[in-house]
Amino acid sequence: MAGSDLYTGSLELLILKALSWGPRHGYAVGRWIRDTTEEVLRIQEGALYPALHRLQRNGMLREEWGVSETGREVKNYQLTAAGCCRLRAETARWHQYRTVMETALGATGG
Amino acid sequence: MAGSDLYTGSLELLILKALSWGPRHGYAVGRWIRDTTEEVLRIQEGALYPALHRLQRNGMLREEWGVSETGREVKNYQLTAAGCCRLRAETARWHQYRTVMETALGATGG
DNA sequence: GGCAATACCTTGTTGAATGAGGTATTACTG
DNA sequence: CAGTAATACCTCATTCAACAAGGTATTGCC
Repeated sequence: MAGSDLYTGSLELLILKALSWGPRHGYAVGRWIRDTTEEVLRIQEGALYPALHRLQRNGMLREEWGVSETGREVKNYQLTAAGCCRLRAETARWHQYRTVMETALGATGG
Repeated sequence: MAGSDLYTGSLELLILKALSWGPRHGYAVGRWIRDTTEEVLRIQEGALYPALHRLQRNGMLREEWGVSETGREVKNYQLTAAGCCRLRAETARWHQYRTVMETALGATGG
């Protein structure tokens, strides 16, 4: 592991969350994650783009070409209804996971 | 995913933590995780034993045969100095990860 | 002109976890 | 006493997310 590695399975949640305020293009999703985590999580492009394609293939995202603020052609991703649903489910899963991990790490024997 | 799936990479931390109060045998490690997480995390034996062997191979654990309370021969695992160190590091990593995830999930746009 | 940042992509490889199989012993229950 | 569950260990094949490292092209800056 290389220090800032992901816990495998948590990237999907981050991507869905990044898109929860409206469409964003892939690169911006990566930037959002990097920025909101203050550089702690830097998503490799080799993880980011395949994940986006996967989510789209599974009907969680819809893609449409658009133009960025800088005038460049970009592929914008948008949550579908199923994507919203998945975001809620994954968020709940994270919270539950976090809770039991805290319990385990806070345990004093047993 | 099957509901109680692990975020890949977090099992190691759970195992190290399970052994932080003294030697335990493999099966007991799995039981401890299942119990302290109230059945939320049920570690597959196909994940548990290879993980123990891996940790041992990397010098995090020392193994020695012993006898359980029930009189059965068991393989007890014990943290090495390096294992204690790793436990601290992995715990810190988890806390940092948790913090940035909470920040991201609690973000209100951006 | 050159370099960084933006914006997209693919391919090969790794390796943790899943799923399913196996052995053997101990303890309970009808 | 047969059958089953729990204990306690193991391995193997498979999967698939992430890593690492490569690529293209455009925009903006010094």
